[in-house]
Amino acid sequence: MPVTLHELARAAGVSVSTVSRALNSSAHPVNEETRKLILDLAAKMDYRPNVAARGLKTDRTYTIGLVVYNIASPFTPVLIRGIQEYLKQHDYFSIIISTDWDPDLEGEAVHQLISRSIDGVIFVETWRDMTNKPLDLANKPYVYVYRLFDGEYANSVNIDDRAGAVLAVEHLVKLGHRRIGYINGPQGWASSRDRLLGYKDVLEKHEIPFDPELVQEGNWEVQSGNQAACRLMKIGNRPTAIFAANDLMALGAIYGIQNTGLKVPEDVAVVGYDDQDFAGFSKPTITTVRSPAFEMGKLAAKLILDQLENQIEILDPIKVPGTLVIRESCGSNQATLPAEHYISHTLPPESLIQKWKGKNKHE
Amino acid sequence: MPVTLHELARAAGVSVSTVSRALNSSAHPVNEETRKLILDLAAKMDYRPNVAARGLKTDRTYTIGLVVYNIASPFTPVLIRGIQEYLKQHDYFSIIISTDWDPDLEGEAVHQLISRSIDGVIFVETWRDMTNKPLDLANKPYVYVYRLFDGEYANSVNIDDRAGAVLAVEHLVKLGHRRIGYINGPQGWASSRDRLLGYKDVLEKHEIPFDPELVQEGNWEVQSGNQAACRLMKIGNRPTAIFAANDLMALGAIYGIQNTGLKVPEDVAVVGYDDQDFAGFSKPTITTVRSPAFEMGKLAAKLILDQLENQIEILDPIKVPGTLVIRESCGSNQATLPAEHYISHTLPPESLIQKWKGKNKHE
DNA sequence: GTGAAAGCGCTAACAT
DNA sequence: ATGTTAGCGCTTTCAC
Repeated sequence: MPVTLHELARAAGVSVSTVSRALNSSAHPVNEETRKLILDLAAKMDYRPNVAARGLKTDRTYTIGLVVYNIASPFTPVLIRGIQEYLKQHDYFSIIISTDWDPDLEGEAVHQLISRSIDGVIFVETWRDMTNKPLDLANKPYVYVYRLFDGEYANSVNIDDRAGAVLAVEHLVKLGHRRIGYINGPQGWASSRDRLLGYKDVLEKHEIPFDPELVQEGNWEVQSGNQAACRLMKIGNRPTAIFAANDLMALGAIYGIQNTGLKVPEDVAVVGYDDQDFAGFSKPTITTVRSPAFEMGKLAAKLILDQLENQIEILDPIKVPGTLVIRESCGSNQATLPAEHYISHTLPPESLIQKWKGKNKHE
Repeated sequence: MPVTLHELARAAGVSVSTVSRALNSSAHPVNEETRKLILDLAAKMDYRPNVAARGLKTDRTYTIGLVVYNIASPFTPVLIRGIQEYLKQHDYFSIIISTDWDPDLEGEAVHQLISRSIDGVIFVETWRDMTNKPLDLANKPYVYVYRLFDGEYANSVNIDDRAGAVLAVEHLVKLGHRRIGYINGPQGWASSRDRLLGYKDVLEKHEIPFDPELVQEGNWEVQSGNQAACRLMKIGNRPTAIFAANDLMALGAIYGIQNTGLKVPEDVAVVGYDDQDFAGFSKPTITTVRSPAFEMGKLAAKLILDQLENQIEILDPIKVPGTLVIRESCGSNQATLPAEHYISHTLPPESLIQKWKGKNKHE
């Protein structure tokens, strides 16, 4: 059984309150020598405060709960890393609950988190509109990051889809394209709506007339991109470039174009969105818009700690812009790494391996 | 603030102990009418027991901690889903802590879990040998699932790498190949060692002489597979088939082969290992060995609950076999779906969307 | 069949 | 500067 405060107190020959004060560097004065004695003893006996017990008393655990909707999403791990980075710097900790869209689990998750007295909750990649009565009732702050569906929430961090689409289409225009097809996501998604707006923004800016025939709808999957591209290639005055609202559809489009005997990027340029892993090792590698998921995670963590420590709330939803990652599929002549040089980063980075060298086995 | 037991008791006009007994269906007798009254009231007031407080008293929280080493790994989400599936069926809950190989976080994670009084821990995709003194001290059971590094642990669930490699190579032999190259992972990995053993098993079984020149080492990354394939293609009596120890290297190998002007699978057949997403939407799609990660997760959860509830320990490491997923890259004439038909499953399954229809907003 | 009271490990107000 | 004590929300022994 782990060492308790009482055992520590007995070993030090003082009362529990003194020990508590010494360890928590409380405002209450503690003799410098007793403090040192207690700290030494705590280290020697490997004392670890019981967070659950402390939380019961103080209603503070320095722990943030992360409710994750799709743990298999390409963004989720990066968002989590960003969140953890910021929390660690501020001596907070996080626990994750994965709901995988299951409504039962989702309701349960919030209650479980509250009942383990976390200080706040970050909802990661929320996929539907919802309120959070239990958290409001418990008076715990919460933040949304990378929301997939529509709605204007306070304390939320989201992708600026419109700006991202502008980056992609602007790039194609700069390369000389004026007939640009767009494969949109399904209706009802905020991303579909906003990326289409970005596409139109660029056309308007460059006085390219909007042709509805050039906009095809997919369902985010490879297959739908493939079919949409085939439709686009059949148009009399066919587009010389295609912007797809995500990388999966961009890949499908590339296959569709190649199947008609045309070449990417020589005959048709393609730009995707998301910068999923495979965009770096498909043939050709895919030019795409990368979302700054890591930074968004950090921001979300900052939003929650701001509420917790400084009572600051950001009522307007925050929108962060993405960046264009130029690869082979658009035929830009900037240097791009071919697929063969892709590195997946599925192993620990060298820096961490070095860090291990100094450590013994898990104690 | 959430409703407490005391408030419930006051509302019901009985003592807290009676309420506790009624809600926990304790062995202690409770009048049937009072029980009903209390249960109704609990539902009406939306009472939720405080897990942290209960755990403090009982040292039981019906919660399993998951220590996840690489949340971005393709297997981790599936393992987690398997674990959660089993736990949910047995009224347990799980919280995840992502360490991302960071030794500081890793040590911290176990302590944090203990100090939040979880009942046990599952280590998911452990990447290095270690002991778990804190858990042993706290007398909490733990289980390893999908261990990447060597070592024989009790209460662990792992891939049968040797059997998986046999499946892959056996398939190539059945298709008529006798010169089969093997791109292995780096030395020091259990998977590299065992998959090589499986490769040799098949050769021996079919009396194909082992040619060390046909075995090349990679580092799991695309690039290394590409280079290894180039080396293999330069051999005088070049192989007609290649087995790569993971899909990333298989893809690199395919690119390498294609770059020399040869075709996959017509000139050289390729089989990978892991069944990562892109194996389903590369060109050609990749025949590969799929690890039953979901089932492994369920098994790991069972192992931990067996220790918790039935005091059963499995001292021998459990090895589960994979299955062969036949696609285009090996030229088998079994029907295979081309890349264009790949479905990524990044959206909620239809069944869950239906489940939502009956629910109101999050309450 | 019910209630009072002790205590899980901790903190903080209240003594001294 | 240190100790005593109440209590966070809950379970459980003991008394009735």
